Amino acid sequence: MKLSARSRYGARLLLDVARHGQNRPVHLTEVARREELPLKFLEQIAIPLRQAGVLKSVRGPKGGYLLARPPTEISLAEVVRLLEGEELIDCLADASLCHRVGTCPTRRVWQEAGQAFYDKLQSITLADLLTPGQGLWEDTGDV
Amino acid sequence: MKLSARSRYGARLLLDVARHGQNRPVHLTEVARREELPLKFLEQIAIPLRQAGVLKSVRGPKGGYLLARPPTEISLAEVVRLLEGEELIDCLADASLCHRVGTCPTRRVWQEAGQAFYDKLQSITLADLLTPGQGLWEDTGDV
DNA sequence: AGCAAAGCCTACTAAATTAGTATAGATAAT
DNA sequence: ATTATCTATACTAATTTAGTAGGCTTTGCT
Ligand code: FES
Ligand code: FES
Repeated sequence: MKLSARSRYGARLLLDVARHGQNRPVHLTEVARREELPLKFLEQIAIPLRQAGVLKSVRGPKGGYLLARPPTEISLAEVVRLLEGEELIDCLADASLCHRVGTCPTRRVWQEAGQAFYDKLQSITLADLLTPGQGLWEDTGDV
Repeated sequence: MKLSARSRYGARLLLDVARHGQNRPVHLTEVARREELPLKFLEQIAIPLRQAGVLKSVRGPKGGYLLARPPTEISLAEVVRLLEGEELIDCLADASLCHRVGTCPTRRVWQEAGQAFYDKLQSITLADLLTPGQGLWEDTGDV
């Protein structure tokens, strides 16, 4: 139960592209340098994000990546869903993992906890992270 | 980002003990048989649960495990925290994983999403799982 | 007393997942 | 043409998770 590096790096990648890609494509070499992340790994992470229409790519020299949508339209939930495997709980994907699956009362608990996790991420967009200190999601109070 | 088998099995273990341990200790051999889980794995899972005061053990023949507290006092959050590693997000535990950690805006997002996950589990107790259909936690509506 | 049934504990092994690398190819600006 | 960039697949290494093994401890029973 650990958030993978893919998701963590993916969020930072998008944020970096959002910050520097206003007027020109941002190439991954830049991102790798600024964020101190391995280029080849970033390349892998960028692909599903592009395929899903979160990033948009420009090939060739002076190419790079841009956000495919405004940052207000990109939720962290979408990002994490693309980069983690879809399902957080094994037995929800593969019923054979639990005997008498129809009656297992824990099933629903896991389902709901995972939902709560994604609901939280759904409420946070890239835009919220670009303007720290005035974000909409700072109102929860807890640390 | 997968809930581990330890947590899934641990919840089923506790539930089984809650169901069958009203008047006598439940031994793990029974649980392993009823739940179709590996005995030796259950033994490992039971230990931290006992050390944390969730289970209580009786040694010797006719021994086994009992709940150390009423099921209304055992939240799933406590169980999962004991069985998963404590921290869901690596960079919250080890700041060196992210450069300029003080300014990384994603940090807080992960923190809050993890919090939402555990908050949900905190609101569900073993007792809720023992009486399916009349549980307090069914009111969220979503599937 | 002594046996057997349980839990207790540590160490080990195997499987699966994650993290990261390598290599080859496609596209387009210069 | 050359070169910078993305694209795609395949591979390897590291780490984590899942599960096993073996021996020790406690205690009820005869
Ligand atoms: S269905 Fe998931 S543990 Fe039973
Ligand atoms: S502090 Fe976690 S990704 Fe930057």
